[in-house]
Amino acid sequence: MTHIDVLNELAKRRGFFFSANDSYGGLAGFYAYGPMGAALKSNIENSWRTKFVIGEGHFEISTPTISPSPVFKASGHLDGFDDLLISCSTCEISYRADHLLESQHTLLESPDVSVKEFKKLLSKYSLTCPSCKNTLDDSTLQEFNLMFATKVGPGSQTPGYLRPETAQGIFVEFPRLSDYARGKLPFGVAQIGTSYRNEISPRKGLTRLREFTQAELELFIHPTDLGPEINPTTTKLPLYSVSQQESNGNIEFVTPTEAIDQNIIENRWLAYYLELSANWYDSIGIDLTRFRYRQHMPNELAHYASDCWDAEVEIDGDWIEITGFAHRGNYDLSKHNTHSSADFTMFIPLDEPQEKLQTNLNPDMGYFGPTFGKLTPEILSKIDEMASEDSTIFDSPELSVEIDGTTHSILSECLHPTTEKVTVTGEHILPHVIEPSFGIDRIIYSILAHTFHEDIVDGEARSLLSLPSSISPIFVGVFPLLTRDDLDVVAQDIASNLRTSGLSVLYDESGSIGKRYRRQDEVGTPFCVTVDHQYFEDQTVTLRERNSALQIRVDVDSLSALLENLRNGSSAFFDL
RNA sequence: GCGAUGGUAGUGUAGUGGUAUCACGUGACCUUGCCAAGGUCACAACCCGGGUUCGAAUCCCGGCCGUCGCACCA
Repeated sequence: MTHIDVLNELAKRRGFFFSANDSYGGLAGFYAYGPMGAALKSNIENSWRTKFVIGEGHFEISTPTISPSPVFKASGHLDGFDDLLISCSTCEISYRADHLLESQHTLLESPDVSVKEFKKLLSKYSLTCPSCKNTLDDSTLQEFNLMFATKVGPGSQTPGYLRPETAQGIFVEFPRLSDYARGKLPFGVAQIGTSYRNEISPRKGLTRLREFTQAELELFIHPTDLGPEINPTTTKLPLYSVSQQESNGNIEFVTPTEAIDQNIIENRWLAYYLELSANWYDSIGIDLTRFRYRQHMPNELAHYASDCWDAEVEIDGDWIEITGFAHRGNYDLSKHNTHSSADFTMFIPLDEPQEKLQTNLNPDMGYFGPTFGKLTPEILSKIDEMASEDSTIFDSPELSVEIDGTTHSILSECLHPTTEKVTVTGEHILPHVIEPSFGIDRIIYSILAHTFHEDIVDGEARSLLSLPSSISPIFVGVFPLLTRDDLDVVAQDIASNLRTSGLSVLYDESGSIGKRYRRQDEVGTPFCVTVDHQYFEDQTVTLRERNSALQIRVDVDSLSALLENLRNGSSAFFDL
């Protein structure tokens, strides 16, 4: 068995995670977290919240997992849903059908059609397999389903979709959120929740799920905001940039300020979050020596992103993506601004109000309406644009305006331009978005893989999870050394007291004392308290630290305060 | 989705056309004076459906799930 097999076995046996619905044969891509996993997940989410929401002064919201189809039409996800895969019947390699049609027949628009309609197209335009050069006439077509669809309401035809990312919930509610931020940039909005993707092939346990948990932060910034000044630190980020990937394949270790100065990372906000996140990963047990930030190659950038870095961890020789840091520009807000009736812009006041000359065209609508029909508004706004660049255009008797490749002639006498002085106090802008998007399930898996160890204590093998005490499912185990002489009564009493202090406590009196330590080592419990006979002489108990298996004696009265300090990090065991 | 391969107590395994091996585990009791000790007893499994057969967990077919490779991953 490999290391990772041992870990998966442990996860099943001790209640971290396991395939869901197993009683009914299971369903690929859906996992359940057991008692240990659910506690760990909750602790990790809280740690993220403390760092990225509270620590950064951002807002957290919670939006529905189901939204109506226009939302995803706007976001571009619905078009992804319509993609067709075409498989060559000879060599069995699959391609995106629309991409193939575009490249082999230089069609500009990707045909957004069903399987049936595409088959008709196929009889008109023949395609050849790029790999084996055979014709694709009798190849199989299949829809590439990505989003889970549902119908909303009884007998309703209103289609809805389960969100493929939590981000859209933030973008859709942006008009209210910007009001809530009182119109000031930058501001950040976060959401922790489940997202759904109907993956073709879920694999490798928690690393590709069909229902998964994301912790996403959308930082809304002014388009000209290049990011904060970054305090020089000694933190070296392991960067794997596009140029490194193309050349020697080595990771560079540079500080955030060096990365900016050397133009490895263009946007300072991205560098800022890469550093903040590296510190967080370290605090929750990711091994930073098996970690890198990899920049997306130009051809793998998402449709919305101008730059993207993935945090990746090494597990059994594979690099697993655990977070994406994307510069989404104004893609999402501009799409929703266009598709919805709401206003997704923000009004940003200028430092100083400016006097500006504004031209009013005062068009003769008796001429424009009958002559240009529906094109009128577009033509007028184009003239407006031209006039703002060149105020002399009305001097000639005719104006030429080009709309969609057609040139229209306009009689100048039908316009009666006037100019007036207006005071401009600000402008409407679409903010840009910096998005760190964390995959919580993959992070959980990575932490378990990176903290799992097998070592020897007193000549006996043991397995342990060296989880940071801030996220351990159980914080302290409490045991009686023996189940007699009232040791168990005292131990139960201590356990109950510690619980009232809000600590996660496990009481165990089964088996030998050594076995109980091993049980807790295996689920990452950082401390164990054992009550022995010396308690009756001086009211002290032993406190054992997990990784070292070392013990000290502690006064029962100070136990709960001491453990709380160990948990929140204000004390360290080895200083005691 | 395609190809290969597998599915036996909670976990890991042995094995077979006639209901199943072993270990760990879990529980109870005894024991136990600090790192998976010992004893007794108990708990607990052939992925699902169909076919062949007197009889299927075993053979055949289909499905589901796992692993690996290919493809896909907005």
